[in-house]
Amino acid sequence: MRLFLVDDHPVVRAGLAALVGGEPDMEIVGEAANAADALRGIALRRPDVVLMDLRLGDGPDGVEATRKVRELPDRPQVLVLTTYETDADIVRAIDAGATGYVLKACPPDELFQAIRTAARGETALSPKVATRMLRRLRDPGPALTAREIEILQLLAKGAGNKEIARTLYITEATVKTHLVHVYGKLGVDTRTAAVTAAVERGLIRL
Amino acid sequence: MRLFLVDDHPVVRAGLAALVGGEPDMEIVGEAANAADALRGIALRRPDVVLMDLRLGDGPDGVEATRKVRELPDRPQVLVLTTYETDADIVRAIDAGATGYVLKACPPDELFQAIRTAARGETALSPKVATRMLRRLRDPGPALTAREIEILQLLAKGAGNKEIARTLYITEATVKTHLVHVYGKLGVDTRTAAVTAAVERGLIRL
DNA sequence: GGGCAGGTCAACCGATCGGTTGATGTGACC
DNA sequence: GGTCACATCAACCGATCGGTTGACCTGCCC
Repeated sequence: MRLFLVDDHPVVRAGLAALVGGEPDMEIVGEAANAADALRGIALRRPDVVLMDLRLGDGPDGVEATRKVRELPDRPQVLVLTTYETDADIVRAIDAGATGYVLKACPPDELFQAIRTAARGETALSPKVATRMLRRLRDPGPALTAREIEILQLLAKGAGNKEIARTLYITEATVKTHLVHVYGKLGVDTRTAAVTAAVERGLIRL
Repeated sequence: MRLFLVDDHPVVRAGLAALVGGEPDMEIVGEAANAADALRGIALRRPDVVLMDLRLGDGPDGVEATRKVRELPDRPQVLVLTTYETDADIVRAIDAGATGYVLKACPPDELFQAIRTAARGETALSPKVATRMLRRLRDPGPALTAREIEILQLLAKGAGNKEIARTLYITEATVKTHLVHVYGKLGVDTRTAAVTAAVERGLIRL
C-alpha cells in the first residue's frame, strides 16, 4: 500500500512515518507540507492513499487539496487525518471527495484500519466522527441556507443590519428576516449569540 | 537529556519519539496523553525536560499541567510544544512556568535546539512566537482589565447588558461603561465585533 | 397546475444598545 | 498628600435591534 502524507507539521509527518513503518503492508512514497507540493508529489508518486490534514498553514486548505487530488487521473483515495471534528469540516471534506475522516487523537490501530479501508475505496470514519454523523442524521438540525451563512459571516465581523444590507445589495428588511430565521435555527435570540453558536457548530470560521 | 512527552495525539507522540530517536543526546523516558497521567509519570521518571501540548482533550489543559509540573520537587523544565500561537496562550503558558514555547509546525532542528536550550533552564521560543512577543512589547496593545474580560465572556454568550449586570451584581450603567472601554481598546464599535476581536486575540475562548 | 422552500421587501413597535458627560470610591505608587 | 488606574453609578439621547405580520416572486418537485 503506497501512502502519501500531507501535513504542515514536521512532527506529525515523522509520527506517521514512524507508525506506518511498523506495518509491513504499508509504505510511504512521499510527503508534503502544503497543497501545491502535495499535488505535484502525488501526481509523480501515484500513491494508493493520501493522508491529508485539513489545516495546511498558508495557501489552500486540505479541503481544496482533496478536491484537486480527486481530480487527478489516478483518483487516489484521500483519507483526511486531522484534529478538528466540527460537522462543517467533516461534511466539507467528504463533499470534496475524501474517502474517510480520522482524528489525530485516535489510537494507531484505528488509524491503520482506516488506511486499509480507504485503500479498498470504502469509507472509513473514526468512531467519534461516525457518532457525530449519525447524530446529525437522526437530528438533521437547523441546516442553514447559503444566504444565511453569508449573513452570519458579516454578523461575525460586527456589521450592523444596514451594512449587511449594503454589502449584499438587499434591503435592511430582508436582512432582518434572514436574522429571524437564523435565530430560530440556532436557538438564540441575539446576533452575538448567533455568532458564537455558529462558530461552535463550525458553520463559520473567525 | 531525559525527555517526557505529554500530548493527547498518539501520532504526535510517535513523531516526537521518532525525531528524538535520531539525536544521540536525547532519550524519552515516558509519555502521557493527559494531565493526571503526566503528573504521575513525571514524578516517577524525573525527566530533565517535559514536552507539553496545551490542548489535552478531556480534563485540565496544558497550562494547568505545566503549573503543577513546576511545583514538583525536581522542578523539571517544561517546553510547551503546541499548534496554537495566540498571545493569550503564550502568556498563560509562560506565566504558568513554561521554560519555552515552540510550534509544532517548526522544523525539527529548531525543536532540538529549543529542547537543549530548555534543558539548560534558558528560555526557548520559536522564531514565530518570539516575533509575536516582540511585537507585543513594542506595541503593548490594549491590555484589558480582568473585569473587562469577564464582561467579554458574558458578551460572547450573547447576554444583554441587563443580564450581564445581574450576573456580575452591578448596574447596567456600569456594564455600559465597561463596554465603551472594551470597544475603545479593541478598536471596534459593536458588541459582536468585540467578541470576534477578543477571540482572535486569544483574550477569550468560545 | 399546485405545492413548497427560499429569497425579497414593507411598516410598525417596544426594547436594547452605543455614546456622552459627569460623578464617587478605592486601592496602588511615588 | 497627590495622582493614577480601576470600578462603580446616573441620566440622557438617538440609533439600532428584535419581533411581528403580511406580501410577492422565483425555481423546483410531484
